[in-house]
Amino acid sequence: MPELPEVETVRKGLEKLVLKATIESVEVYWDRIISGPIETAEFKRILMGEKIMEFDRRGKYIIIRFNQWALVSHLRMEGKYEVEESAAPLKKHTHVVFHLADGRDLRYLDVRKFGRMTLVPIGEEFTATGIRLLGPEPMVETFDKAIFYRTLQTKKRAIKPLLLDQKIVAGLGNIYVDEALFLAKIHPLRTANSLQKIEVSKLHEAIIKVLGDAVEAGGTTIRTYQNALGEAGSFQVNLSVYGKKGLPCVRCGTPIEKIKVAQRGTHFCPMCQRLSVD
DNA sequence: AAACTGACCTGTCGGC
DNA sequence: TGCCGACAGGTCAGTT
Repeated sequence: MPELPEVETVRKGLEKLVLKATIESVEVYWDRIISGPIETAEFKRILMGEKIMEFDRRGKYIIIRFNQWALVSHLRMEGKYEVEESAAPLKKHTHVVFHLADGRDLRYLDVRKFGRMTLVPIGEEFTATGIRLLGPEPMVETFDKAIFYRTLQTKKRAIKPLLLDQKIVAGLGNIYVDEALFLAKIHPLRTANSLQKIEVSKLHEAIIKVLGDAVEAGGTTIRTYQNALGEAGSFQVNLSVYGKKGLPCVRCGTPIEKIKVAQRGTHFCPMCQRLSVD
């Protein structure tokens, strides 16, 4: 489900529902969800009695801080959290259950089992996990346009797979890359080093706008799940190209095309986003 | 070093 | 109806 805006929405939801809650015990039903040097038995033992002090986020990672420990959680494709009464029956695909002292559970569900959570001593959450490899957060204050331009100049790859690389800028995924490239009028197959300064500038602004607007709207839901945190979903972002194959471009009316780029479904307007000037 | 390729998983959808 | 391949919002290890 999640790119940065969806993860941020989940973070807010968790904060609202279970901040300051105390974990009484933990059940793990699929071992590989728990990753890193601390394995499952130790994971369960450590978290017993811990109080949730803070929900943070970096890129697509959620960071749950306790007093001495931090739990770094990545939802990958379909991970989600739910809060339920402990008595409620477990749904299919429930892999980790945190029993809270107040009679509720915080539950982690993940159909494809791609998600991971890693427990680290507090202070090591930015260094002992994949977070250490992340590029800047996509905000005006943190995402430097000149550095972005210089980085792109050194890369020969197509721009789309490059933007999916979290080392360049953190938080974009398949939906918002397509949306940002559309907004900046750049074809997904353009090589990074072929982009003019003005184009990189537009792309930089588009990335910040697309993700910022989506955070404000509470994320996007493509497939519909019910009950999951972060999918309160009264408002949704308006997507321009993602999932719009064959529909008229909102700018020029030309049918949106879908191609495959770096193994990923890729949507664009063939009129607004030209590969070459002809 | 940069850049592809499969692997990790389960469910759904479209075509024959 | 049933089967079978393609596809799904993401990384990561292994290879050229």
